[in-house]
Amino acid sequence: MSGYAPSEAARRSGFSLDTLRYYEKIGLLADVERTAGGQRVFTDDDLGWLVLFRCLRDTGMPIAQMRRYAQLARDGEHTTDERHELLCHHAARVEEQMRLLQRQYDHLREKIRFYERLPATAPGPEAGHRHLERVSKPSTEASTHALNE
Amino acid sequence: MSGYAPSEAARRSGFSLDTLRYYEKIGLLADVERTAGGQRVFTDDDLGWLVLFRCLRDTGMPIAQMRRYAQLARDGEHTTDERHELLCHHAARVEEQMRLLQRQYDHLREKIRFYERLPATAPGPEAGHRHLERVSKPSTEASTHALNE
DNA sequence: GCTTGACCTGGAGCGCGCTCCAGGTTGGAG
DNA sequence: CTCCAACCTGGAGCGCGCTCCAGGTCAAGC
Repeated sequence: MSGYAPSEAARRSGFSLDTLRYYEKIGLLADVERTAGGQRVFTDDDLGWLVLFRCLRDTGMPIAQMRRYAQLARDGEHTTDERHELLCHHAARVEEQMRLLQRQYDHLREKIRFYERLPATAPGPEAGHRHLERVSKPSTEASTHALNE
Repeated sequence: MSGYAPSEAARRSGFSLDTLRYYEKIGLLADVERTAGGQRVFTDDDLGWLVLFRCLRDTGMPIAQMRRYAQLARDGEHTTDERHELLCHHAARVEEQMRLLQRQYDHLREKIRFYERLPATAPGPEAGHRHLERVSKPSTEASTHALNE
């Protein structure tokens, strides 16, 4: 049921072998079990941690903070409040991140629509979109979204 | 109307002075105007580009690709198809990114809810959540989300 | 017992995107 | 004319998160 070779743990978690070793080295994964000969054996619990790290990493948490969380969890049950707070703060940052990403995605879509309104490739001599993308002397990028202030 | 000092351009775009110089050096911003004495003068067009770069950067486009886009735009109107395609591919990657972020955010929320179902700090001797976060010998992280395969 | 591929360690290196620095120049205010 | 903050250049350095390497060990199959 539990006890995975490094390659198996890598395959299941999606992290590379080097990354697994690195995570152990810097104290994210602590005390991974070993065979008599010194080779790592990952448990289901380790894999659970890796799933969490993937989640936190994908949402942009810096490693230092993951370390802090992992350390708190190792310190015992009296740190649950702090762990909860840490995750909540992170969640708030993720929400902000999602809002920003959505906003910039909308800008990107607008820009794409600009290209889609162009009169197809090689429009002939009339070229009727000067006001949107001026190509006169040195002007190249005219989707001059109003800037702050 | 146009003609901004470096500090003003930095303030308006949100990029640092160093970043503005860097972007020019690597060919993102090409041929920024200069005073007789050699100091930069940014135009509204430059600021328009910077807004676009902010959008692309915030959505995770690597600088090499931004360079490519900028170069295409400088190459003239016959590159609009390629530019359009480049942005569309990028938009698709952004959509994937948003889906992933949302998924991992949901996981994070679930984890937070786990903490919120705990019987508050210092629950006394009964401690009734062993099955959710085993704290026996070496087990620390039990939200063992099923892994792939 | 031998082979072979997976694994071990410590430490160096890398790719990205800036960021900082030293040492010198510019240009507007007083 | 003087001052000083803002600007210039080329190049080095940095923080992050891995990634790679050399040189050696382990263990399962034949």
